[in-house]
Amino acid sequence: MRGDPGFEDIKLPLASGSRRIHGSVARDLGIAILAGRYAPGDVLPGEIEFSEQLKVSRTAYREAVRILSAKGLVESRPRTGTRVTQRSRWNLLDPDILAWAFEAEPSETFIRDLFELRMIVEPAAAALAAERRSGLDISRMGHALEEMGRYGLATEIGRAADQAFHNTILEAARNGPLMALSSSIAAAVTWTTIFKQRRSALPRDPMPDHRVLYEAIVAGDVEAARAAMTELVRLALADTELSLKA
Amino acid sequence: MRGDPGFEDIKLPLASGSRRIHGSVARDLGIAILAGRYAPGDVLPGEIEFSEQLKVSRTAYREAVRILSAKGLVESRPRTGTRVTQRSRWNLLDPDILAWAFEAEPSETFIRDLFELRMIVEPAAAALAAERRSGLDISRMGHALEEMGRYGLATEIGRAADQAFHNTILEAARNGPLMALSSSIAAAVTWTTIFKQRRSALPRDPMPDHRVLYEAIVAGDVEAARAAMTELVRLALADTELSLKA
DNA sequence: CTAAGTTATTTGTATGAGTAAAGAGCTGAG
DNA sequence: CTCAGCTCTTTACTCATACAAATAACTTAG
Repeated sequence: MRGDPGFEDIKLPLASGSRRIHGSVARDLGIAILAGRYAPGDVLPGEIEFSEQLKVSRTAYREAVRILSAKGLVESRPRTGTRVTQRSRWNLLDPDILAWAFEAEPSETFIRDLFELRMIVEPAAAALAAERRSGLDISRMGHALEEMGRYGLATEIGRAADQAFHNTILEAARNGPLMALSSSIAAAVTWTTIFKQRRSALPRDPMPDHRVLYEAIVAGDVEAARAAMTELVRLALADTELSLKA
Repeated sequence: MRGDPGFEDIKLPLASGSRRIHGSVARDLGIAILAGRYAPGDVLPGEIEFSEQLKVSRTAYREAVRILSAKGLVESRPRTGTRVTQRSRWNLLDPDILAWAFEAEPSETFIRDLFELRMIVEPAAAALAAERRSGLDISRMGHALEEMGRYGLATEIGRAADQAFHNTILEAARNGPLMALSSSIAAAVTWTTIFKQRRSALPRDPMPDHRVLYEAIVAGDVEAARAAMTELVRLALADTELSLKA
């Protein structure tokens, strides 16, 4: 029953098109809620009516509701039906919810809030990484940085290297909950990047600030790492602000 | 269809005993996974076999799996079955997962990681609160502090006041994602408190550090608020460390 | 007017049948 | 021997239907 050791690098969990029915219903409803088409306190149509309306079975619809409920978006009880919960109960850091939020054209406030949180969390993560990184971490980061420089952020492989770079920093911080948090945020910020590249290709060269951060972590200089990450996030925010106004 | 305005203070969503079947199955399996009884990579028995074994219908079992899947604990696909995902994909900040983790006798490392995260996030939240708090926030905090002093943390009502105090600080920070995060952590910390009170009633009077924090936020002194919260978390950690060793 | 009991509506649970996906193994060509 | 392609078989996924449980709203006795 124990799992074989090397299963973690199999292919990606699900490609874009292949989603099961319950999954796509959950996604659609989730986006609708995040977009405000159903507001907190609203009660959804009854199971039978709504599932017919969506042209799916009651089973599939109910499984979709369970998913939304698990993320805190809705709450269902007999007799009263299924209603959208108040915003403060939403799991805003859930990766799916973040993805849905960006599908639903997130408010400028929300993006700003995310950067504010990022500014709190990521520099601290970088500081911990500088303290705890192993040789393997360093070589991974170095490799990622090299690829990133070679291919640039315009290519798929370059962006993957960027992701790997940041991910390795998080792993090096050796803190599970922190990693769960930062990787969610980072993913969200990636959507922002895509979002922002719709309007104009980003002109700034991202390599210098990444290199400074890398050097600080390699040197084990905690405060330099913190400062470098702070600056990196600050620059990213500046880019985003720019494109929001554009 | 729009919700009536005052619905947020209805009675609590679910009492301890009243859980639906899919909910309790999800809880049981969640705890089992968090406790390591099913390790990442393990594949669960098939739907039919497992649901029979648990003495529930396939419907209820499947809804339970949807819940776990929504929280990132498992992943199911035709032919391969339902398997526990690798730990890095778990949503460790989900309130339910945190609750389950504490049910499952969390590792000392995990508790330490949580405090480390708390040390990163909460002082920043306090600083923001000092900057942004409204008059209403202040009066709420004051009231909570008063009740907390009157009833003490040994009583249910006193602990509720403590919760309210911290929660108001989070609201005052005016950042949705940050609030989602901190409230999860706070809940986890509450369980730590319960956990730790099993062994010995905590001797330290929690009022002084709370009052210092309150004064700083009232005064709008950002750095003092940050420092006060840092100290508060540090003391809490010290208490916990003590009871872990005991 | 209050409180206890009844009713009606909505979600929850169960079961069985049939569909679709995806790895395992076979087969045959190179 | 290697590998592409096909078939096969296992497993989760979807659907339809019936019945159970919970509970808000109503009704009625006091």
